[in-house]
Amino acid sequence: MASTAAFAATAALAGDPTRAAMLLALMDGRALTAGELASVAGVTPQTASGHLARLVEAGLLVVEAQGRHRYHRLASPLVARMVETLISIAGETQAPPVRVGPRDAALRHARTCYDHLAGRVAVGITERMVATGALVLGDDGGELTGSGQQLLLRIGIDVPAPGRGRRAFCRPCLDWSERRFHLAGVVGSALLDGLLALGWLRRTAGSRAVTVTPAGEQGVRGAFGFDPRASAGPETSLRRGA
Amino acid sequence: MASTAAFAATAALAGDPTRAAMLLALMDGRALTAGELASVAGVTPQTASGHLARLVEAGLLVVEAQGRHRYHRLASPLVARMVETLISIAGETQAPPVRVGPRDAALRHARTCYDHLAGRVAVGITERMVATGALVLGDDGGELTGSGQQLLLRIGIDVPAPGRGRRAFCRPCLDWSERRFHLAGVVGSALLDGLLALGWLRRTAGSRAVTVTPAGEQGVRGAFGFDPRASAGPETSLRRGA
DNA sequence: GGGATGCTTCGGCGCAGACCGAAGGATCAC
DNA sequence: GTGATCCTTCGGTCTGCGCCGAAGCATCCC
Repeated sequence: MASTAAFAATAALAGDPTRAAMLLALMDGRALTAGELASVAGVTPQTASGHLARLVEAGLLVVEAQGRHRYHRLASPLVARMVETLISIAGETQAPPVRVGPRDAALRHARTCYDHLAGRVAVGITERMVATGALVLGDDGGELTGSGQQLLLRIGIDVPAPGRGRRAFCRPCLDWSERRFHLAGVVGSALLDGLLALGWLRRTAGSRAVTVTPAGEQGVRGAFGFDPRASAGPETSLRRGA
Repeated sequence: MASTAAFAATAALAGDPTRAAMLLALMDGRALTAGELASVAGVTPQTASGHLARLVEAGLLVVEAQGRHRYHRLASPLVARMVETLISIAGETQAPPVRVGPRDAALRHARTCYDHLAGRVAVGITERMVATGALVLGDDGGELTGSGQQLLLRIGIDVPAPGRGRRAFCRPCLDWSERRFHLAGVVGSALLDGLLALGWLRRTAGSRAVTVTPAGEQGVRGAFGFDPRASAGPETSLRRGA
């Protein structure tokens, strides 16, 4: 085998609770300082420092020094995808360990997932786009149709051409809270950026949660035919995913 | 957060070298007995038993008792996908740790990857299909075109209709040895099954390696315009993927 | 029935590694 | 320069867990 050892080492890195907390904290795509990550993970700076060094050395994170701060972020979308997959599996298999709190409620409603939008709002928009033929989704592959492209262009979101590049253009991403799919890849990323630029969504400080502005409620309803407030509905309960 | 603990626990499960060896051994989709897995991982049966119990309890494996044997296999394609992703990252980031041997050479040439074909032959076929318009691949999403469907039908492989089902229909899977994409999902699975049924490929005992039969060399060349023997060429060297 | 095989549970050993306190650069503000 | 932050390295402690030997069930064969 090429290397069971390398495989195990990589998984083990993500398998420590402290490092796991760090990886999850970086899932919104931002870069955080070593101190912030220490705080997020609930350990002292010197402990965090050791963990971060290992994550960087293994290529899961990249670090950029800026003055006396050292900013860490996920090394690549591939790493984000690994984290996503692990979240899916963990959610899939574990019984709900603790009661969900109000903070979780906000996250379930709308949040960033690395570089795209996740949560009920994201799932709702995605499913409406599929229903109206703006989007074709298999389970792991997808395509933005001509009408979809026009739909986005109409609200001022210009999606770059597919191209043969190495970056995923359009793909579904399993939503850990909804167990249904939302939109990721280049299209998903452009969508999030666009909605933020339009002022329809606003990031919240210190959290991956995203709030829908009043303008956003109206805009999303008009453009996608989906009411973001409707997403306060009952829990979905799809047990077995993909 | 939903559960850092569950996330870390799942990753930690895959992070132990012994369990990692077991997961990798199950990646060809077959079910193996506890004893076989103990042997693969190089531990005593009682040690293996403990590990397997934990993997089953976490939902990564499912077990089926048959007489005095207990057959274990991956619980779902989602788990296989997690393993794939980890393999990609491990290969991506680690410097090649040891010299590759002849056993690796066979694996690099053609092997099964859970339920589909991987290795140079798989990558070659996939890329030829893309070049001839039988297949459209983004980076994470894909589509089998009408001409692709006909191509497969012509050699006797009937791909089930896409459908809206939860199973991935057609998607690229990053090949750990080639760092390029091969075909996975329903189409990839149907392709592997078809080529085995045609007698073009043959599984080897005790390994994920697959050999191309003489009939297979001719058939693949004729059907896909790709010469499996040509894949003994120089190493590819794509450094940074996705 | 008796014996072989496959797997599990129990108990104890030993090591990897996660943690923190203390101390040592590096960079910024003044 | 002095002092304050931010981060790292070093040393030492301690827990968690991976491992095996021994023993106990279950299943199959004869």
